Amino acid sequence: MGRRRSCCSEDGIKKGAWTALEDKLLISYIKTHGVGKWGNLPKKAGLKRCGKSCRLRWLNYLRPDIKRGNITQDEEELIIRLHNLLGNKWSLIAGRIPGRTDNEIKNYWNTTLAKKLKAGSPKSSIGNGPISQSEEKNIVIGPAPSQKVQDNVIRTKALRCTRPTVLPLHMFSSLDCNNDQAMDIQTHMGPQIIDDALKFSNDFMMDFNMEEEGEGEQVNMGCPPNTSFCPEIQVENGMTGASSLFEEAMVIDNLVVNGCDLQNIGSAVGSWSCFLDVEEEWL
DNA sequence: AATGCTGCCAACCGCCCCAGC
DNA sequence: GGCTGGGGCGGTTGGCAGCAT
Repeated sequence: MGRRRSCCSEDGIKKGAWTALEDKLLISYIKTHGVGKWGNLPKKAGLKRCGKSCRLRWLNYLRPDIKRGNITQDEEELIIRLHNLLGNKWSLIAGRIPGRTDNEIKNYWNTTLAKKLKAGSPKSSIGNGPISQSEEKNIVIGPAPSQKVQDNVIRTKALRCTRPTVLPLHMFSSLDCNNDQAMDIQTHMGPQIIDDALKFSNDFMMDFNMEEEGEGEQVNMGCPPNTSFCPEIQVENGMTGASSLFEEAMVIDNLVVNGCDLQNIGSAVGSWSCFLDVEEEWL
């Protein structure tokens, strides 16, 4: 059985660079009818293109909110950090950078940043350092402004992130916790929680393996507003489900993670829950 | 001026996911 | 549960512009 024929391989379907007239037809149609139904769009719009091609042209080039021009230094740093965090999830990265498309970021990475980082530019260490204030402004907890506020802005397929992963024992060292504290967790919560943590963490690593070593990245999400703790947590990407494990962990007293006192962690659950439970899709 | 090389980027391709049936 | 089609994504390609020789 051969491969399914591409929709763009049909007879009479034009390929290659778009003409000004085609652009005009596409814009005109979308202005009138809105986006979506890409399969029928070419016929209705009078275009000899496949729907996918129309969609791509619109998303990557014709949308009015696309920012043209060079990638700024801030954007570049943000791309590098997001790439450290997400890997080649260009659409997700693009979702955090208003006005830039996944294609543009992907191209920029492949042609410019990958070489820069390979050449050992100082920027290559960005992923290891603390998040700057300007970056914190850009890495938004919750739906990106462009996704939530403006309907006409690109909506990438954001993955829901409802369950931070509690690290298993062998990973607590990466959180600057000593083993005594880890053992305290086991004492407080029983061995089952550790098993669960291991399982979740392993699943997480399977799903989100960005590093060669398979250790994933710690995600410094910063402090939720109005909370008194600031743990580095691992965020499970693309999974739905209860945050029960995380909430159970919240009962631990006097656990210090990365120098942050979690004594008041219970009071913070409410604040965390604002994004643990929210049904909005966000990174 | 002609030619070759390099980098950029728009567009294509193939695969995957998911909703609808 | 299986099938199908639409939509979305990441990887790759090919054309073009700019630069060097």
